[in-house]
Amino acid sequence: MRPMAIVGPTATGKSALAISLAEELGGEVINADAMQLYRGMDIGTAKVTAEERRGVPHHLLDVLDVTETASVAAYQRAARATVERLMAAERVPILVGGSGLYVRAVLDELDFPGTDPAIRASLEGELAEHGPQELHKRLTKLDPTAAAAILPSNGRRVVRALEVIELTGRPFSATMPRPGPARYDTVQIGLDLDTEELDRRVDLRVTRMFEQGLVDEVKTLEEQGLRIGRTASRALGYQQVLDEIDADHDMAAAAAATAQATRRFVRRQRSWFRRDRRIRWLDASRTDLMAAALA
RNA sequence: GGCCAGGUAGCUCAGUUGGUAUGAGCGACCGCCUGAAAAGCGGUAGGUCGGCGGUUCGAUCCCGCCCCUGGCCA
Repeated sequence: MRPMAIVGPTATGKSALAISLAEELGGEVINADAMQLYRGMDIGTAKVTAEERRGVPHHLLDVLDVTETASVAAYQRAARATVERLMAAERVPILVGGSGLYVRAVLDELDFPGTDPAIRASLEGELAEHGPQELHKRLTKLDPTAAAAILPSNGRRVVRALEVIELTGRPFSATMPRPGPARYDTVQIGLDLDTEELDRRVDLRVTRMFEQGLVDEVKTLEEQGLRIGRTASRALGYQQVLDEIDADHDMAAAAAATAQATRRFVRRQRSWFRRDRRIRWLDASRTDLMAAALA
């Protein structure tokens, strides 16, 4: 039983391909998209509808409340458990999503040192007060290797390094999880498109999202605490609508900003996935996509 | 038509008391990425300083004319 993974930038048709493959292979879909974890974030994350799923079971969709903070480690535990359960049941796990780190966390032997809310909060307080350079200086004393690898301007990573050091009593560079060997014998398919074509699709998709009621979806979620959600409030589209609610209510501007941010996101996704040589890339526009994916 | 303000990087704007623009933020391009990852961070490219003349050794900066934008007045 070999699991499959469908990865690549957003708006290339990963979800649809995964469903077709699941039907063909007797598989089930496991979401690997950080934002589709959230309940109620449907339009803006282009979550597949019940009809589109055509009866194929989907896992790890709608498992978080908008106020909860997503975390790779928690996702890793849940996703691996699902993969293993499916394999035991002779069902092909099909991991689908554009969150590169999430995919990697499931498929490779990656281990994350723990976390501690109190330590984290205290470090973040310092970060807010003194800025990243100060914390980076401390990291240089505690763990020169890690300090050299982390830019002084990257407050987030400096905080995490210091957190791990405090938590484990060991240098971050020593405990830093390295991508190990593959955990499962996974077939990884990457879907991509010509940049111009993809940018057009992104624009179209964003336009549709706003037509389909993204603004109302955001307002509903806002009442459910979207704004205090550390990760959910940052999702593409949601963030931009929230900003416009605070500004001029110019939703055409929010749509334009969303499309632009999504285009940049696509570039980042590519640069993440590109370096994994195990991925077999397919042009998403080819008509024999299914056959090619199965080949 | 008159008066005022303004025309500097793709966008919004700093700046240069005349001596090759340390320009900034955003965007674009490229990349990094290990418990927020649709997040976070970095690098690079990009300007005949609205146009034409004049003054000057030298003008984006001074002078003249013209064009464009915004505002006020008629």
